[in-house]
Amino acid sequence: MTGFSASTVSRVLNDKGEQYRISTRTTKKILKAAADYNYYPNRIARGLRLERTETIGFVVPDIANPYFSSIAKTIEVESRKRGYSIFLCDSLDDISTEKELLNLLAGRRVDGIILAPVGIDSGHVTDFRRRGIPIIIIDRYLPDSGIPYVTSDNYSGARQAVEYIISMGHRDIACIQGLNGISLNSDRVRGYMDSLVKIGIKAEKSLIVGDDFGEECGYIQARLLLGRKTRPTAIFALSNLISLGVMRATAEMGLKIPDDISLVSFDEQPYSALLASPMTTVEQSINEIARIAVNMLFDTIAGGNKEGRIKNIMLRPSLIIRSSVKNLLA
Amino acid sequence: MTGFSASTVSRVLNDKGEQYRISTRTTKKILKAAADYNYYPNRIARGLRLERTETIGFVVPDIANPYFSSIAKTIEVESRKRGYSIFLCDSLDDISTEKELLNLLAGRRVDGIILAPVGIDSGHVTDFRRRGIPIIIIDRYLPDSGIPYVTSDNYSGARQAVEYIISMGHRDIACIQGLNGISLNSDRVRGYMDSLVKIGIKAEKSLIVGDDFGEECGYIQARLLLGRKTRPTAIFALSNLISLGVMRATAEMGLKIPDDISLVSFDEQPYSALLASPMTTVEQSINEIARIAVNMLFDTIAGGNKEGRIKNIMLRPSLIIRSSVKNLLA
DNA sequence: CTGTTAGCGCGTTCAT
DNA sequence: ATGAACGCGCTAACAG
Repeated sequence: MTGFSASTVSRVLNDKGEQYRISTRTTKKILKAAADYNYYPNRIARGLRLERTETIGFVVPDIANPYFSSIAKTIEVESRKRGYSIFLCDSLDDISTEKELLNLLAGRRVDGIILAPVGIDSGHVTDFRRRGIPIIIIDRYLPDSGIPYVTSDNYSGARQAVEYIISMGHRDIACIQGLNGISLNSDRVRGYMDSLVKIGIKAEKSLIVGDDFGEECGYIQARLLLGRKTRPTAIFALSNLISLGVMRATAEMGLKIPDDISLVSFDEQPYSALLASPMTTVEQSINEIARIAVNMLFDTIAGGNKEGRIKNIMLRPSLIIRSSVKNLLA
Repeated sequence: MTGFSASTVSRVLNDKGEQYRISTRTTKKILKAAADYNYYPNRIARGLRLERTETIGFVVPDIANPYFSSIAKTIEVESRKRGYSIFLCDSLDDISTEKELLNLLAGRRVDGIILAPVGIDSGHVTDFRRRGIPIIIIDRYLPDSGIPYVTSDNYSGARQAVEYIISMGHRDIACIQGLNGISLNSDRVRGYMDSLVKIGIKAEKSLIVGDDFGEECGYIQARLLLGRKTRPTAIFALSNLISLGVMRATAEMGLKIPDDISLVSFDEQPYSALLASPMTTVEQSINEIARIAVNMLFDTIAGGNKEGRIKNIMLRPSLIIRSSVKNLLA
């Protein structure tokens, strides 16, 4: 439209006018025409030519979980600042779907992937990594996979929670856990047990129950625990959904928190402070985790993070103390 | 690798072997090689050639809001069934960001867009539509824009809620609203007022307060309402966040729901049933909204929905009755 | 300071 | 039943 060649237009629109010493008059003409005709370059053609699409894949087990959607927001905003768009992929907590999604993203030639992996088995992820697409793992980590990760220090979070419960005079503390075997869960359980050992109590096996991070698990296990002859005085719930289940169970059984049973939960939520008994929670710095993961990914994409310079990061969570734990010493 | 030309491989991999009468032996060889070498076609090159990328854009004001992340999940899953991936875009509730995102998506040559628009002004959306990229609007609608939408029937939802409150004997019912001027809000307020008119009460202006869907708005307005000499007996909150704010205010003031004040809220949440006083809510069929929107979009992409065949859809929400409204007639 | 050429990987048309 | 040639829109290399 301007009479100039595509090359010249391309150079101007990519801010290389100066480098190629395009005349100011030409530059202005081209920029004006681009604005007038509302021209936006075809990113598909660009991606093909550059072998760089300026897109990243974000794979999560469940985007409807507020925990992951908060992370999604940070990742999207941070990525866009750099001109990147993100493909949202929900693995439905299913490992074969996750595998399929990784292949799909490879076919779409994403420049990198942020993955919150589903399970324990990481074979397909390490396999996948050989294709050369940078991956950063968040939330959980895959031991010995050599893939860089950013997570919370779940061990520390658990210790803070349980040591606080102990400091309030509790000794019979139950732990309702999630999916056994994954790093996130075992780190939390280890923190729970070590806190007890520290004051000379051996963690009783019968007090560690549950096998799923969902609400139903919390409900069922709470009913069982509270139905025992000698019931624990406190419950440590390893996820936001588990504690919802616990609260439903206690309400149904006519028990009050913290009068009849104390409760501390992993994962701060918008409603945590607003419950009948404002809940003491372990808050993870999810925005920080997301931000760091994105930065690590872009470093790797830029080539600044070659093989061998793997950096793993664990962020310390903090305990938000409210009034869901009864003080037995008072 | 197989010795066959790219053309033949392409035909086999796109299931056109039969059409081109490729021999069974060749087909098998190619499929085997593709599997062995873990070959996935370059979707970028494909998109360039076909002028169809099999991607759609999903633009929301805030992906961290569980309401939108639930919708995102359905859209992602439904799209993937058809081989499509979605670009997640967060407009940060900012209209100029929304505008910029639409241009970005156009540059990425998405085949269609699902948009939960930020505000009242829809000029940029109608402008954008002239580029020929199909758009479906959800959550809110843009009156007179001629763009097809799928939303809840907010008027009906409000009537159900308020008529229920009335049926429990309440007459002094306050309404804490969100962003004034958008269809979603005004429809709900209209439903509230009409319900009162129906029983011969003129809606009092002083009982309709608030200007934002956030938690802070609910908190402030609740404190003001409950601090009045003659306080209302019930509050109708027009969003999940507003009702969180109301609950925080009542807790701080030492008031009990429903004994001291009754409450009904828009938007069912996972915790709604688990609050100290399980909350009566208006539940929108968000999964259904998302599913219908996706289907409409794919119809349009497939060309089955030419100009003029615009179809707007409103889904009736349902009232989930729990125990946050006191029965004054008992 | 600007234009011409070539090629990214694919699917399609034409040719055989 | 299969291959060769072409072009989608872009940018980097080369040419002047």
